[in-house]
Amino acid sequence: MVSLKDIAKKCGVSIATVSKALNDHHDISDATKERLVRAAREMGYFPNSQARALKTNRTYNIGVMFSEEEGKGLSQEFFARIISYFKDYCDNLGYDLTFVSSGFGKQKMSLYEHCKYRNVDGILLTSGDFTSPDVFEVINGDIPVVTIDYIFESATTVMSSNEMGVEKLVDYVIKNGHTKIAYIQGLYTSVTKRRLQGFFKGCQKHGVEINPDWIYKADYHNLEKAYIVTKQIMEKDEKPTCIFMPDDYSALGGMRALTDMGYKIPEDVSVVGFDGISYSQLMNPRLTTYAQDTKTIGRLAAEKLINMIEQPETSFTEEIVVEGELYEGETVKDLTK
Amino acid sequence: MVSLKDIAKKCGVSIATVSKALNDHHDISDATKERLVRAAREMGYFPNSQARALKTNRTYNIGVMFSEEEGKGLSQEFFARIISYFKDYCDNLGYDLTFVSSGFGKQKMSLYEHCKYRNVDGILLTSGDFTSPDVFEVINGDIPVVTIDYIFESATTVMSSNEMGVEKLVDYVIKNGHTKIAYIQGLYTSVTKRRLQGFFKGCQKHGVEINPDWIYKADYHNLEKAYIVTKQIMEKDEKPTCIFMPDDYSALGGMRALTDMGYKIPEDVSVVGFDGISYSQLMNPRLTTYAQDTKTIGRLAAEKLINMIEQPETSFTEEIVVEGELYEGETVKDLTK
DNA sequence: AAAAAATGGTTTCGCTAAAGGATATTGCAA
DNA sequence: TTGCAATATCCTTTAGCGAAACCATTTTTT
Repeated sequence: MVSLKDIAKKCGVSIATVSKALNDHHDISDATKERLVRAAREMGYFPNSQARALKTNRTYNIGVMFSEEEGKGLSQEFFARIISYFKDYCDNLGYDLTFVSSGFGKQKMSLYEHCKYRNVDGILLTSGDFTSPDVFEVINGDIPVVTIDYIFESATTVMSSNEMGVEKLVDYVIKNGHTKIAYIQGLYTSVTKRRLQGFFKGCQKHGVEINPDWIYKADYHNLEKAYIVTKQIMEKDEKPTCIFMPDDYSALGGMRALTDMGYKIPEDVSVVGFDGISYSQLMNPRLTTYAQDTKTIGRLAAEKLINMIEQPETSFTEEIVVEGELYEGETVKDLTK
Repeated sequence: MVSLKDIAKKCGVSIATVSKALNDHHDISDATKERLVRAAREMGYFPNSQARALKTNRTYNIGVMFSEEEGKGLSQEFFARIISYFKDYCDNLGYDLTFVSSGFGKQKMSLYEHCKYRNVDGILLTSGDFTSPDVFEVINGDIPVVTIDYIFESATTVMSSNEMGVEKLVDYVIKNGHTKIAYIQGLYTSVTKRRLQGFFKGCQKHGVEINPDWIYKADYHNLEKAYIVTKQIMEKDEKPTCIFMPDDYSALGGMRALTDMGYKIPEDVSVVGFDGISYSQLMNPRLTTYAQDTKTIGRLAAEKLINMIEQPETSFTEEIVVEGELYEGETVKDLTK
């Protein structure tokens, strides 16, 4: 591997001069700069990121955490997309992405220890168990953190307009004549809370009564759970005409339950999801859902995190809300006709 | 950040001694070792991976490349799963995963330059354009490489038993009485070729005639393309009773085309996919397909790559074939009844 | 002659490999 | 048993890895 030293020797200048030339310092003549830059290129020089990091204490590396549970995390389209867009932005600015996790290596480092070991400049927390002590340690550490879809006092969060999203879905559903609406929520988090608020707000706005018996708890991205809960709902005496699912993936479970019970969608029961994963628009019938803008979420998360890294003094923790879009599918029946 | 120096000072020994104690060298007394290890823990010491890498020329970092095209790469369940399992294995051995890509940073490094810059110990090539010069450069470089689902002379490949997989599907379909079978293949690669061989072999085995007009070219993971090609197939005079899709995702496009044309699946036309993504078993009807064993593929890729890194002398390039499993869904009609 | 511009020398980041040195332990012939 | 070399044990010193910051020096410009 060719180093600054080699270039210096070949060109008869000092190492310091080469370093300056390649890093575009001002106190170097244009002539030498050009000569050295050319030599570097010809010799196939590439900086050694480790050496640079050691000296500057900046790795240009961002740690990304996502859930390691099977079927969650990366293989969940929503997060995969966000990370993908996040990466695009980082790529351009020369930041690399490294997966960080709990229990890393033979020493079984904690998440934070792992980050410290790799000296990441910043951390993105996507899916995963945000209530774990490991995450807590990271949040309280001194590395800039951005979270997706989970609110902490001391970290910046990027999330969809959950409240408004659900409200829009409620608007749509009520406009289609539904008044008996069941709501299945994901595990209780700040996000779930907001969505539920959106649900209440939407219903109240239109004077639709909310039946507390029809607010159910399930889980995110959990087919089986949605299946079971949906069955429970439809086994009661008074049945809703429309069911809100925690997310699109769960919706599949819920819909399967309905079909298994002999209900036709949307003729007998209407269904709405949340997320806008690609399959929701490919299935038959197409799912009515609120599509989260993963591209913007990913981009803003990267923008914000890099800003926190590069201009710590001008940045502050905040909640960034990204608007999504209502996808009008075929799973909500128009009862007004 | 506490360093070896700090520990050395506090404990009144040399830096080298601390290093040895923490790295379990033999020429250190048990007493001092224990004392130093404890001190390190108490002081919250963590090694600086950059400094270590600089000295040892080993980063314990593996570069992962996947396609950056929208909708491909990470957000494709098949690859996301493989990477996820690959990561699990690496985690345990203390290897980190860093995404590498072409056009990285302000200098727009090539893929190989990017890897060199980060000094990755090894590279995993998953999806992506394997025919690009950038990949070629990596393949010809001096960093160990493992590819998924693409064969190079000079790299180890881990892939499904494509030939046998398709053959099994053919067996199944023919057993169900089909003889007029159309086959849509993905873009031409060594993998496509093997699958096609499996198709031929399967048909010949059962004495089923292959109609060359029914071998179509499309693309992997491309709904629109599958949609169009499926329509073309069904617009001909002589129509097949069963269609092989390039992959499960494409199958969705193909099936949508069939439904749009008024065909019922499987009553009018049978369909089989390839991959075994989760949706394939959630959709209605469930897709008959060949499920690739992503867990084993990911694990073997990691095992092999790390072996190439740690024991370069005992490792050689090879093709590792992983068996999958036929999922009997509901998209193939039994014509024998 | 003073100021500005260009270049160089040296140290440092944190770590480890290799060689070197001090002390204790053993081997073994006298 | 004694004496002294051989050996083992444990630790220190030295020497970088590659890049960049800092300060010093030389050269050029005004």
